[in-house]
Amino acid sequence: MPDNKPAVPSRRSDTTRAAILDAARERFAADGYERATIRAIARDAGIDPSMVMRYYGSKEGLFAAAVTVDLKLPDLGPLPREEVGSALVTHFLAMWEETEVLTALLRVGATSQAGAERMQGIFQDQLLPVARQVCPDPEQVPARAALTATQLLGMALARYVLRLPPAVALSRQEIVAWLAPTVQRYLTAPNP
Amino acid sequence: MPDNKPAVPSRRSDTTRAAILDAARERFAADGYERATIRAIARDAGIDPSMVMRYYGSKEGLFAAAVTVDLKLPDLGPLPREEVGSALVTHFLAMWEETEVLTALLRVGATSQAGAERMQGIFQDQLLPVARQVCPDPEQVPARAALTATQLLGMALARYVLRLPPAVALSRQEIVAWLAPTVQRYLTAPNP
DNA sequence: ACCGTTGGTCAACGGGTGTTGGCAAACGTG
DNA sequence: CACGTTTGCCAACACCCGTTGACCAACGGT
Repeated sequence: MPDNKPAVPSRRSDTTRAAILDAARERFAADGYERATIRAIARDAGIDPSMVMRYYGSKEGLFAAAVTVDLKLPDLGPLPREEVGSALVTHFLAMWEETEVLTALLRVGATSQAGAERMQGIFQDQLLPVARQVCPDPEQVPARAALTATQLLGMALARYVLRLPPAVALSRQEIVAWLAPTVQRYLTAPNP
Repeated sequence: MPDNKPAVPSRRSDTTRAAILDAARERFAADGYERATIRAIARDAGIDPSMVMRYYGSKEGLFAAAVTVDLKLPDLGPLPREEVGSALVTHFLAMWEETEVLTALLRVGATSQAGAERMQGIFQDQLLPVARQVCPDPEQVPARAALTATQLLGMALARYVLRLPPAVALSRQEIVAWLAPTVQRYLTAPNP
């Protein structure tokens, strides 16, 4: 046995594994869960479909391994209250444009129950804590975080998935300028 | 030939055709395009899968026939300017909850290119004209309508497709109270 | 009462899918 | 060098899909 520690075995096949994950992310983002076939992913990665099964067990296992999301949400604590909206929107836009994982997740979340549950988990584990930092009333944190999610996900849906032309045409600055006050209000404004 | 006019032939099979369309809408809304199989739809409708082919030609033809969307958007002309936001949000919520077609369309729009184009068409043909009625600057109508779409679709996504628990828990009145000012601002407020 | 038209079923085809097991080669230690 | 392990390919399985064509039964106008 080369290393007694099971952590990070550093196998010789790591490059292949990574190629599979890359191809899987791309296909899941472009085609959604059903249309992204293991055969196509293997072809993109330049290996045999059976390798995918050996390394990731099943198509579901591959999806779980390929689509892991860390939103890297910033710490809103030290920020002035009136800047949390624009900070969040700016960060979200950057994340959506620098990785295709989020598009893949949204596509799959819209079609399969398992995908929807995955998004619920991300919402709960990553967005809720941030909302807790800036929400005045702890009781209202879930509702306000959910409202924030509707606006952020709605923009992602229109711009990166449906590709509504006017939503694509907007510049990042315009989007921040329009959405930041909305998010700001959902998180910090008193009840309407 | 019973009637010389080809319009509304009123065939004997109309009840079967309607049953197929009903089952198709339900399956497309619940499962998305790929997982909604013709066989399952036919089983729901209580007939043979081949009938679906005879009446609608193909799976795509069935989808086109089953998912036709008329948002029935109200005429915003006579309305006071400050009420257009709440009128739109209220109307959208009612539409989403009274028919499953919109959920089906959103699910399919998120997965297939054809579905996305269908939604683009609905946006352009149905939402844009309404926005034109209330937007101050004609130049900005597409952008403002798109912003409105992001918020409305985002709520539909979170509430009816992803089913984020806090989004489901919100009452209709709460949703209107929170979203109406957002939509109002996107459509009528001066540039930020 | 005939007979073309329509509504409906049945069985099958061709193709693509996820998944499996066997086998050959390359590798990395003893 | 020898040998267990890893990496990879190949061929196949079982299943489900959309789609097709042959066939039967009920209708309805003349």
